[in-house]
Amino acid sequence: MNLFFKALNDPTRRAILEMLKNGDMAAGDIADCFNMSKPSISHHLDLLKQADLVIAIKQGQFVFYSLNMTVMDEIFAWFVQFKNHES
Amino acid sequence: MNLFFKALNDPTRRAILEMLKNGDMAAGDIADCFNMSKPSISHHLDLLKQADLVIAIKQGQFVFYSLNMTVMDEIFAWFVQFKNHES
DNA sequence: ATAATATTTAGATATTTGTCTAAATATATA
DNA sequence: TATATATTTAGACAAATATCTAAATATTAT
Repeated sequence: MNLFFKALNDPTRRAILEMLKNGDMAAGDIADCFNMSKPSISHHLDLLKQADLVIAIKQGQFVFYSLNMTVMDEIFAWFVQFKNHES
Repeated sequence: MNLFFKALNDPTRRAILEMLKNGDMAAGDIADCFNMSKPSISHHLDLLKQADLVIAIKQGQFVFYSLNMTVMDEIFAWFVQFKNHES
């Protein structure tokens, strides 16, 4: 839960998630979409991985990142408790 | 969007939101639920207010805080775009 | 084996964040 | 008016964060 909100609390990381909606991408290709060094993007990807929001699969010299939506269900449950609240 | 995720990226602030589900509370009563100084809680409440997650209404010397769920709809939409993603 | 490419790790640094105490402001009460 | 209560503001400080460059690791190709 902590890692989830921490991971989402950065515009670059949220942008990465939105990009991955359209399909898996190699780390370098992700980095090319941002005006930021590769190590910085690598670090962001690591945080997303720690939060279980992405999965990394190494294929040869490339590392492909893809969305992992299984965590979203847990988060949805957290939000729904507020949705059901009557103010 | 930035303010929303920033506000949620702290366990104390998430706990405050959950407490407010059960009804409005004065700032001091909220602070009494935490092992933390009143100014610190005041600061957390300010961030929640900036994110439009709570509303503050002054009544005499008290300030009552209550949930503001209107923002949640926007956030839900953000999450749903991932829900609909087929991995 | 050497060189090139892809990615991560390590270390440094400036900024942001969470917390505190002390002081300020606002309201209520004696 | 003076005092007590409720809350916020101001300023300080340690810890966390985002970023960078340089170096390390791993893989592929010549």
